Amino acid sequence: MSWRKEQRRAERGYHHGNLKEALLQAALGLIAEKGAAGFTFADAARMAGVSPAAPYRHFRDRDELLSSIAQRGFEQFEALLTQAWDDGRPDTVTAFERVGKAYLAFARNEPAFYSAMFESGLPVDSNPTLMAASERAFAIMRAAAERLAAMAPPGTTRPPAMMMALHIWSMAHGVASLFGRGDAARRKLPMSPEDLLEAEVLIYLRGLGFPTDRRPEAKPATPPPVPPSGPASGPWGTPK
Amino acid sequence: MSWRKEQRRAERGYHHGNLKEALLQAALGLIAEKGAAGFTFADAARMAGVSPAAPYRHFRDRDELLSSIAQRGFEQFEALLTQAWDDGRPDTVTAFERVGKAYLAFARNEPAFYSAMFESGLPVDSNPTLMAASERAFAIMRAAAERLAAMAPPGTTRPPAMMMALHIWSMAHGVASLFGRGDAARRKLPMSPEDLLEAEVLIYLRGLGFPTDRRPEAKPATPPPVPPSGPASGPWGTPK
DNA sequence: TGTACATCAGTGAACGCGCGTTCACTGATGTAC
DNA sequence: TGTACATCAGTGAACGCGCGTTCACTGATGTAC
Repeated sequence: MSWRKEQRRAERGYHHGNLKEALLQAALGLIAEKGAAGFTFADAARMAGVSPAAPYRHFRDRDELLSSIAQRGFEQFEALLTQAWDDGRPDTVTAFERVGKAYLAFARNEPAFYSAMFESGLPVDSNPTLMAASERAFAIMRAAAERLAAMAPPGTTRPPAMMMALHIWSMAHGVASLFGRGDAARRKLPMSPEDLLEAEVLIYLRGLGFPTDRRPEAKPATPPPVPPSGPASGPWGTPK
Repeated sequence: MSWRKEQRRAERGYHHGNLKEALLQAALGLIAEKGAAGFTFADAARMAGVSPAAPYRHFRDRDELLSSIAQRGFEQFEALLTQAWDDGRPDTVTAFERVGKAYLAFARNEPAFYSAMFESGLPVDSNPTLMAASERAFAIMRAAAERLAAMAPPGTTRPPAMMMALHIWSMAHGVASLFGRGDAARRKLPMSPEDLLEAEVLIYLRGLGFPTDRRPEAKPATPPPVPPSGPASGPWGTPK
């Protein structure tokens, strides 16, 4: 135990050199493992191989560390969504769906960030920096919705983009937190969360009047949300 | 401090008489206030005006108390959904929507139950009793979806009921946990969560081919999900 | 109706533990001359 | 290039705290006779 610590220190010297980053990484690991509520300042210090007082050189308290993680999470989230949206290429519907998938992928691959951002209970709207980062991420979804709304087929009413964005957000968040988490809390599902969300979004878009039997020019990858005909089989089971 | 406790004991005598129930109530209050992670066994005892050792007469440990709460939560949830569904009266779509609203109402009015059930991180599927209660609640949604699927309009494919149920569940859960919580963690929204979810569900159902401009026989209460025409106004803002 | 006794819900003192936080300190690093 | 010194990241010991859990106990309640 003790020799481990001394050895570690011997390897790295008196100064850690990169402690702030190491603490963030340690906290991420702990949150992923035990949830945002179960992570402690002392634990993060221990994991970084440093005395319990050391973190105070870099963070005022536990909450500031948690906020930093959420902040960074929103930034990565924004980058991921931006990339997925890809300014609506090759077509708006395809890109829109890719955003939904990116949301899920983030929740699955980065459960620690996701927890800190959405489930840690830290008051996002009382921290301006955090709030701004959160809104930048949401702005991507909102922009995507805006573009989609603008192409509403003639004869249909143009749906409010803000509403669409909130709808998609809630779908993705619902699927992610019920079924798509990287940790043990997720519930069993007869299919992948990705497929579930994709079908949900497609049906929703069809409900708004968008044609979703689309993209003759694109790859034939994704299966249709509702089986074309005949008795349904596969993960859904057979409807009575 | 101490005289308070003695007074309380003088009032009720040596035996509490209803401690198990009192502990459950105390825990509910604490969870609602500080989240499922922030509630402690000792705190619950204190709130019930009893020594810290007393709860061990009724619950093996903190987790068993938490499970009891989740259990009871699922039961109340099931009752609420059953009542909302009302066996599909007066018509399936209306009843289906009422189920969505009931879900939201539960999340808002019973944040403590909701936390214990969905956000406390307790492994639902490793506790058979809890699992069964959870599935009974979901069965209501599934039954509703089943009925709805059965009335798929001619010419459209009958959607898998299981999928519909999961979709509705994820919509309701997404809206509830992002915007509809009774506590401080909820985000600001330009409209009520109820309206947001109602529009979402209606658009989704329309996407499945169900007529949602419905019920000439019923009360004219709920506004249409998408404004009929003209520049959108109200809480959504004006689309560009 | 009264008495003896078993039962068991709740007491309170005690324990070990890990946490958050502080403090005077130490020693590595970089910079001015 | 070398030396003196300021800076500041990390130490380790210490603190008070509240938690979970145990234990022998106490006293209220109900039941057998």
